[in-house]
Amino acid sequence: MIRTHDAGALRAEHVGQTVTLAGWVASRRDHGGVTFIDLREASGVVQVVIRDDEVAHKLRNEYCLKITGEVVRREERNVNPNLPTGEVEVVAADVVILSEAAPLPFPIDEHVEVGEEARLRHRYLDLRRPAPAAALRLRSEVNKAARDVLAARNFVEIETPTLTRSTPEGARDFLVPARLQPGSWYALPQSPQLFKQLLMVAGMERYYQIARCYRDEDFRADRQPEFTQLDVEMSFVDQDDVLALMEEVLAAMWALIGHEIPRPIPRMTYADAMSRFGSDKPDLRMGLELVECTEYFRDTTFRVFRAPYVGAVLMPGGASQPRKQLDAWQEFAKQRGAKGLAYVLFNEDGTLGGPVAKNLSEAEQAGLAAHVGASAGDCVFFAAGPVKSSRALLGAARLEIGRRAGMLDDSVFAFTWVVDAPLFEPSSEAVASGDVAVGAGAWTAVHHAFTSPKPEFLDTFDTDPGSALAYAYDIVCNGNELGGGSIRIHRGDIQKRVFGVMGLSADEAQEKFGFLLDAFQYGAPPHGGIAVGMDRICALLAGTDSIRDVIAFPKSGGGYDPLTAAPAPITAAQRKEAGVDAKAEPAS
RNA sequence: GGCCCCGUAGCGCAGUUGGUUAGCGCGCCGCCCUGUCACGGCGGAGGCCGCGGGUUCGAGUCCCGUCGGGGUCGCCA
Repeated sequence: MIRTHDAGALRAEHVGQTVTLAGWVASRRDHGGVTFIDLREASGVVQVVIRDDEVAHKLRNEYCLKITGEVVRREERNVNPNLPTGEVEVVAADVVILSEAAPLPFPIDEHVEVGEEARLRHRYLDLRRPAPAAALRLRSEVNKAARDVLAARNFVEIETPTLTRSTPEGARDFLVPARLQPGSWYALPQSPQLFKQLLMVAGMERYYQIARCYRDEDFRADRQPEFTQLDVEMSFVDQDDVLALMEEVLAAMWALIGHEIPRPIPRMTYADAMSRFGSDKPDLRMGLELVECTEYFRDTTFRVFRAPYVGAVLMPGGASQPRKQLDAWQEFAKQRGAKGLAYVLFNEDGTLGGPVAKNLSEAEQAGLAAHVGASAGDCVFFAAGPVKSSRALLGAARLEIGRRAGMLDDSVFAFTWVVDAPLFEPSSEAVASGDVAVGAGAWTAVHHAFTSPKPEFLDTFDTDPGSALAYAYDIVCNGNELGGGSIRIHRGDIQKRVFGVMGLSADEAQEKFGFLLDAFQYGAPPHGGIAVGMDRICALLAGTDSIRDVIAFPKSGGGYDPLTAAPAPITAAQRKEAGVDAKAEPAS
């Protein structure tokens, strides 16, 4: 090593030692005759004193230096209590410039805010700053925590292909041309789902992988075209085994930030989540559950509330909102595709305010506060209409109320499992919402086609698909779906019946998933697993809103990489060789 | 794909009802400074106001288009 000591590790005990350090100039304070350099490297920062002006004047920020000198104790009045190394400083005897630095595109300074685009374009400079660097180091520890837990339980870490076959999962595939078979294409995996099931057939019994996954969809703040899952699959297990294992993994991860997850993590059914929180990933840091009002307004004369579903959510203290705020809520609702958000204000004087109140009967008005749990000064929002969309609107309103009221504390972590999701949803619903139905039938899988029905629905799931529940589970924290999984179908006859419900014929199934179905003929063990998103988990642990902060080189909107400027055009020669334009038999 | 917001110096931003020479802070360059630690002082350089068109005597400012960025809804089993 060029250095003998880590700069950030120097303490009073090193006083008197001659050390050699290597690092970057984080800041330079030139007083003429004496110059102070903050030398920064991975371990931290230490102050270096240079008394030779000749040497000091040449130095600039982010020069890479080797410094040899004696560690000395600072005088009492010069101690810097804000620095771990603040009791000492290194008096430079020799300064070697290892590398000069051009003027920087932005200051590498914790105190200066820099736009994301500039930071990502020069991410290697951004990462010299303590906070971004700490996020990546944390991520490394999170990976290790997961590996430690899994290794201790005899899990096998196995890599699966990233050049694979396009299979009809949920999202659009990224495609790679196959030079040796012009006109044919690989797909990048959306997840290792099928491979991990094959590994169960292969008798590996306990598999895991920290796997890169690829989905060619539009972007969001919490989405990247490539992202990382901790992927786990186990044989001869039931749901409780998988949940218990993942709870241990999560506990080890959160322990890194000194947070103990109370276990077992509570469970909630999908139906409960939807009816109480209007979401399949409820944020349990706050109360304000949705209030079912359908029955309450069963005989109402108010046309708007004569609907398949009427629900409400309380906004404590909301009665004093200015009119402009209440209008903004209408805008909020419209942006989510609703007509509006009806509301009633419970005035301090006991009267009811808002345009809806006068449409309610005396009895309805009289009992309303008690029914929705409102006190004087509160506001209640109502949604009426189809169950699913109305609850979704109220769920969104609930979160917005919580945000405005400061009820969502980032240092609090509220975990829950959401279990017992429906196995199928009507294809019409899927198609209406733009979903690509895998089969041609009236029903499509909510999770994926290999998810087992819960045992109690094994006889009835194809005669009454709407009522069948899936042997599936999602782990949710603070309104984020961290991941999910299921117990898989391992029996050919059940798999065929599931395909049947989805309108997928034996031939079609064979063509799309033939390699998996073939494998399942040879004594497939019962198995199940789970995958969790490492990007979101690390973002939560790092206390940041954006998963970009925990990715070394993230892409910006539109899948663009500001650093490499990918994607980029290819040459005509590359194009020809890759076979991008080859004519081929289209796949059915 | 819909809607909303933002593009002004290397970075972060201001720029009035459209009106002379487009500002501020940081950074950068030069000089000074022997105890600073977000050091300080003096001086200086640096602008296709994203791009294209239009309105106007006159556009950073208004209008249309376009590109880029961010957010949100759709989409993401």
